Amino acid sequence: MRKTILLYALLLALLIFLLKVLEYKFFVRDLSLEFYIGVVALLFTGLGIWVGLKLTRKRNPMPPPAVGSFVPNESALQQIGISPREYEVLEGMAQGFSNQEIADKLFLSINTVKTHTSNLFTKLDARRRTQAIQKAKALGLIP
Amino acid sequence: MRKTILLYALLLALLIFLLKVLEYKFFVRDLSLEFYIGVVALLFTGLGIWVGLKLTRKRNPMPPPAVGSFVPNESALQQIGISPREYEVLEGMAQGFSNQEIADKLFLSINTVKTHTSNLFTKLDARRRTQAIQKAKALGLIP
DNA sequence: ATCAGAATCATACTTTTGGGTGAAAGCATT
DNA sequence: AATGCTTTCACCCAAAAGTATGATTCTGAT
Repeated sequence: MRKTILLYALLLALLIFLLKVLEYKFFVRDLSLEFYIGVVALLFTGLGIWVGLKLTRKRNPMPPPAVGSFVPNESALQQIGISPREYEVLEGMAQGFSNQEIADKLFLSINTVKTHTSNLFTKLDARRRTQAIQKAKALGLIP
Repeated sequence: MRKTILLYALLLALLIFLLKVLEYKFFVRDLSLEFYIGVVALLFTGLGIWVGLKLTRKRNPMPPPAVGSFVPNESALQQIGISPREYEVLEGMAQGFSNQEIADKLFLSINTVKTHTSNLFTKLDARRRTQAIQKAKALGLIP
């Protein structure tokens, strides 16, 4: 979060700096207003989308299993108390990804993924990821 | 979220204010450009966030799969060249056992199990046991 | 306003896995 | 007997996984 804001501030500063430089170097002031507004609008729309995504954690999920979608057993999920984010990690695990790969996919640090996996192991009463996968399958949590 | 946006606004205001101060110290220029940039940036950041949220709000699970009894795909097994012993190790892996546990079950040393797993990874083109399990399942080698 | 839960990340440490190499013994088949 | 395949085991090293603990931030509910 702090990082995000810092990055935002940095980008903003950079943008304004660039505009300033352009302004001083080429005197493009006359035809500039609409141009500036356009550029700034575009940039900040993109930035806003990025920030929105970052903030609301609605990231792109794992690559889907090739055939036939699957309906997880919601009641079992809730009974065990597996959170949405944990479930995403579980999916990655079951698809054979390493913690690092899952972290990359979900835009997390590997430490966070480890935390999620640890919690999953506790909730699923497993000691290894393979065991967790096996149990999750048995419970109809994953395909 | 609210705090974040407020912070953005604050940072933006601060930045522009600083720019203004700097500007006044050297050249006295037209004020409107930065003002416009600020306004447009804010507006479009908000817009971007809104769009981002709009775009990521979607949920659409689909129909359930079918389940059947399992018969290992012998032809695939032979094609890949998985030996009987390797298959036993694969089964143990898929059931969530550690190498040590598999070794105990099959009365082997852990080293032997490791050799088998290594060979399995090569044959299944996998880097992790979870991946091997996933691939073996996809090939109909295991349930 | 407080409080519980998610979710995020870190650091330090231990255990398990995985990769590479080598090698011995048993077995079928040629 | 020589060949090839399987099975067995060892050792070393590196990478990944797992454990424990603590902390921060944000959200939703009370």
